[in-house]
Amino acid sequence: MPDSPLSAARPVADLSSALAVLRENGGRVSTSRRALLQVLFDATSPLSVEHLAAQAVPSLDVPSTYRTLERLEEVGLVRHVHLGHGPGLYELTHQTEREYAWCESCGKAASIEPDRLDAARSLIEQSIGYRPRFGHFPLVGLCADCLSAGRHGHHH
Amino acid sequence: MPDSPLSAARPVADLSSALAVLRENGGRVSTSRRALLQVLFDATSPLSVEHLAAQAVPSLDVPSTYRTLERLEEVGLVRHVHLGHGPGLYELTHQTEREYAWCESCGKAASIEPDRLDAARSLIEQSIGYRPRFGHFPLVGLCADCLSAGRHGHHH
DNA sequence: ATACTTGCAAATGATTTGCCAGTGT
DNA sequence: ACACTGGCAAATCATTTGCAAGTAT
Repeated sequence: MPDSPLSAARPVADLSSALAVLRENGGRVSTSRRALLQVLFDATSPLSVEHLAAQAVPSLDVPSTYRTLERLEEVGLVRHVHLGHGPGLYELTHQTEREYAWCESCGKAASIEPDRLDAARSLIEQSIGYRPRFGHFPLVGLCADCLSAGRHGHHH
Repeated sequence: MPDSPLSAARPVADLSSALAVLRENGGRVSTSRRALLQVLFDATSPLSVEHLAAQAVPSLDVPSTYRTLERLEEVGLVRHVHLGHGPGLYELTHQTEREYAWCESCGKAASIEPDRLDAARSLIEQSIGYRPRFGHFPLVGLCADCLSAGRHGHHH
């Protein structure tokens, strides 16, 4: 899997700014790239390569989609997360680096509101020496529903 | 990948108690199982299937090792963690469920001291509604070394 | 015209499955 | 004996790589 942006995140507001960023970085604007970005702009949650390839252009195949997304990550337009065991999920970069929490019992994902984690983050850094970052791998645990239902199983 | 114990953790002190647990649960004691458990007892950190197969019995192959470890997980003797992108890593279960922190920049893993996380765990549960559990997937972030060196890259 | 992109086939790495021969109880 | 285990081949899933043909600039 292509892993992590090779440059800083470059959040943009719409398709044409995205294409501009792409061009500025020496990338070419093709039908597949335009379509892929459009699907990402329409999406409300991160999507798998399989899904993206299918939605963007019928003829677009999975290997090419990986390569294109890798390119879009390089220029900072796109990033991806690993929620549980499934395939990586891609999304546009956001102004504030988005972080996720994922329930290992039911598989439900939630995006964490930026500042909600600040206090805990410092506390953790002080106590164990690691500064948590849940952007590429999520914070894993049990969601409120599973907690109250006493579900502790593993999501498959 | 076989995922998560199908029954509660069953920590044991030595090889013969492990074999007893195995027998109690209808499992048979074979050379490979004894050897695999022995390697796990000697290990100081979680090991990959590839490594385990090689160490235990020269003739033991990888698929059989997956099946055996799956069986050992079912009876609660073994568990596995996913640190970053590599293969799953197996270890014996411990009295107190072990949790890990993993640095996404250098790949360094640390096991978290049981109570060190308590305060932060409650804080997180209150603020985002998820109770963190870093036993199967680790807490991911930047370790002290990478923080002070300003390394923010991704481990591959 | 040239370099970047894409489609398709094939390779890779991790893990799983089928099947039959071998062995613990 | 019988059911559980192990070895080996082959399948599956996610992702990567090679290469020749197609296209944006």
